[in-house]
Amino acid sequence: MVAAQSNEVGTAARILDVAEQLVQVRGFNAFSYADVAAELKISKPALHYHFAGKGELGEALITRYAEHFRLALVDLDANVTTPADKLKGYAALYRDVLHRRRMCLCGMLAADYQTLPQAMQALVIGFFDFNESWLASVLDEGAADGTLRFDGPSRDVARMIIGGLEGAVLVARPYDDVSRFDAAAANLLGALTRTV
Amino acid sequence: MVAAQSNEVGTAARILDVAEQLVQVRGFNAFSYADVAAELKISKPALHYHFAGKGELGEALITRYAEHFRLALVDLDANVTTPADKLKGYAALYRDVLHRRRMCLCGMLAADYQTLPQAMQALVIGFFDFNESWLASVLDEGAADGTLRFDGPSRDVARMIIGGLEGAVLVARPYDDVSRFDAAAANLLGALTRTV
DNA sequence: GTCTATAACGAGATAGAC
DNA sequence: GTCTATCTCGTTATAGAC
Repeated sequence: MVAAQSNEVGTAARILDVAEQLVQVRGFNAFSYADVAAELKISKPALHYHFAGKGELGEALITRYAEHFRLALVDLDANVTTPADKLKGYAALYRDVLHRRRMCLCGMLAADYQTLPQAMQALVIGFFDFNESWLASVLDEGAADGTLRFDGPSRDVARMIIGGLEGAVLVARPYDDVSRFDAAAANLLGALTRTV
Repeated sequence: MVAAQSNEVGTAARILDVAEQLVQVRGFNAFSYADVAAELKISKPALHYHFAGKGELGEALITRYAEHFRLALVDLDANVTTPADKLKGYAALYRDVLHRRRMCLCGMLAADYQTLPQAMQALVIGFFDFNESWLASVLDEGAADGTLRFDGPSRDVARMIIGGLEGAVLVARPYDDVSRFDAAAANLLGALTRTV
């Protein structure tokens, strides 16, 4: 795991980069060690040295992705003021994924869910749980200061937002049309900020 | 294609039933002819007799699924009065899919999209286009009679609804929790009917 | 840490008999 | 329409050399 030189991107990280892209584009059951090895011009056993099996590689993918996502939310908390703008920033994370012609890693793995090893399933659930609690906090903040308006528990609205954005990416990607996502996301969040 | 007896469910239809369930649960790249053959206790070449290859089987799956969905919408148009109730009936179609622990066939295939043969891709797009135009009609009707309220083109709201429901199924399924879908769907449609 | 070689298995598909 | 037998290829994974 320790890089030979401090300024070098390790092999493990490069494997994760390639595998992540493949899973987000093709799904967990439609990529192989051979695909990753060919892309990096290394051999398949070299992959097994870094990640014992496809399941372990998948676990590492989710863990890293969730951490990157968490850092993006920390960044939003630190640099964005209003709850409404935090929601817009959150939606922009999904937009960026779609713009790179990918699905959210965990959205893709949610589709593949029934075929995943248990350890991966638990990590996917953990990703959604974390997103839900972050969104619920933002919604509570907006409800408290009156800048956001919604009925029912913030937790349910958070779940609608996650599903709505994951689905917007899911459906927009076949059309290769980011504006399709933008229209759906604007309508989704617009209902929360609409002046009544 | 003609059944030996008129009251018999043909082999082709039984193949489609099993394959449909497998795709909706596992995804297009995580089921095989062997899985279908084992379930029906027939041989793999018997499958190839009815559907030349996996791509052709996939095309038949989408065509039949889209037709069933279309008939369900015709039924809604015939038996449900208000636009708001038509939207509720539409959401119930997704709920039923989730209740059977499946994804929408075309939602799953949207995730698998980049790995599908071209003919299947076109059929998936066609499914979403048809849903969008049906929803837009319902929304226009509701806007005209004042029972539904939304900003912007009905087409964009229709896209939000499709993505929102597909995503609600996508995320709720790992939790095996239909109430998660219900909460998301109620929030999604509630914004359109909320009195302001 | 990376390689060549290979094992063990499952996939999609075909040939040809019945 | 369905079968047995078989082919070819891709997949995950391991053994053992360097």
